[in-house]
Amino acid sequence: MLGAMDLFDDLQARGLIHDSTDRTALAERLSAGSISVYVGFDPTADSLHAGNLVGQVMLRRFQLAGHKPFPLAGGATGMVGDPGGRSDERNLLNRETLQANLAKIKVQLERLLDFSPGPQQAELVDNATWTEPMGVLDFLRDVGKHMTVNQMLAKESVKTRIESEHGLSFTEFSYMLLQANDFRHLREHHGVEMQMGGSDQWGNITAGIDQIRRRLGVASFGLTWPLLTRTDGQKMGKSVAGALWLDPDKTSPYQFRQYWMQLPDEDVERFLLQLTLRPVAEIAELMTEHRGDPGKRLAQRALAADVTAMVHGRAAAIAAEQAAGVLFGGDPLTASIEALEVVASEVPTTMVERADLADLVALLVRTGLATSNGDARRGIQQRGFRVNGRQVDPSQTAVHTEKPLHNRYILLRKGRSTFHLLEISPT
RNA sequence: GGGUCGAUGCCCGAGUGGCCAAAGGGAGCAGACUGUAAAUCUGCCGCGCAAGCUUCGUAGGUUCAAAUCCUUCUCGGCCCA
Repeated sequence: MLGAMDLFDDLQARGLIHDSTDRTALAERLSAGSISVYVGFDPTADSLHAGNLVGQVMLRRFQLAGHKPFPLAGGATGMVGDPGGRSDERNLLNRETLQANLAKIKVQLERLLDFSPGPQQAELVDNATWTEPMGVLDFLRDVGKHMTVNQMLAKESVKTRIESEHGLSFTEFSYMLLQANDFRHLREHHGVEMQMGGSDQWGNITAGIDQIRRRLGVASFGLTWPLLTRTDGQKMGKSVAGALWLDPDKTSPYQFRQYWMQLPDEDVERFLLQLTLRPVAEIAELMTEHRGDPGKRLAQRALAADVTAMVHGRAAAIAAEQAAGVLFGGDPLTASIEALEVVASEVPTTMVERADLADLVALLVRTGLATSNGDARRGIQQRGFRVNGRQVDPSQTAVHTEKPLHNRYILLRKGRSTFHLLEISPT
């Protein structure tokens, strides 16, 4: 466990500090004793995604170092939409959707942190609780009065949007004020001295610091981490299928784990540092070992194991690993029934009748492995499919030449890493 | 409101009466090589087993034949008011 003294250095070593208010002052404050710190998460979707993970882990790091984390759910800010990081106006979510999103996200925010009673107990807050009751005039007089438009216009996120063809609505323009007010509220009523966020949040954070200084006459701290990027240009946490969600119903633990497993070598060290709680020295050792034999993917394995366990729990992480072991390991023909059952729970599975096995093309379309009959035929022609681990010969039209595994399962594979399991109904 | 230019497949973009299911690039998919990575090379990339069918903003029209010509409408850029 990390002592308070080392936290700042540790963050620095992990490359987690992009911007911060006066570093020496911050480092001193952190070592002086426990501090309360918050990170906000807006309910823009019905689940958090991999991009939100750094923030959650950051709070955890602070908690482990003896500080008190405040995950904040943006029940109010989610109503408005942050103009940062996008070129066009956001569509407003209706209240029902927002409430549903909020409920799900709150559950996810509770996963990584320790909420058991104690001085470092995490506290989940929702900015709707203090923003909703505030009247327009209160808002204008109390919050708006302490911020000049000049200052707001100077913020990067506002500037880019004003220059864009879509413009910027007053609603989104006001977002910064709401966030600034959040910080002030938390400072005033919960003693939260520090706010953190991705580097795109810097403007909003400093707006809060200003707000606090003007209204409460005290200083506070801000810290941003660099946005996680992938060297291959792909958006972090976006797979081909879409976002990498933390909700197991939207992205299964198996798929989740696969994302990290398949990361390019160039990214894996950075991700280990920024996303896992492994000590820096241990990661350095691991990387040396990894470079000795990169084919073993030791670093990816470690990353995938840690992050999956963090989000989905130890048991789910192990199941996902076992499933991958069957799929990418040896011959599926030798897999045990138990192992196959794990696979069935992790990989998309379709129930079929024995008679369906006569038409391979139809099955490929039905399982989604091919988009059309023609696509399926082309794939077969190009030897892109495997049944139970054996490449499908272009002349083959049926599956039933293969013996079902344990008389029950047929494993379809497209290319390198796309699988689908057929379960033959017992009737 | 007037004028003008434009709208092509997932994206960009060529095509200005037949040789066009439509060049080229990107993305994507597969194969080879590998390490569940990257790079590279190869193939595929509207639907259909095929005959063929449906596509080039929309709706009509001219023609043996239209993405290409004419008209309507919708949307977008630019210029003028």
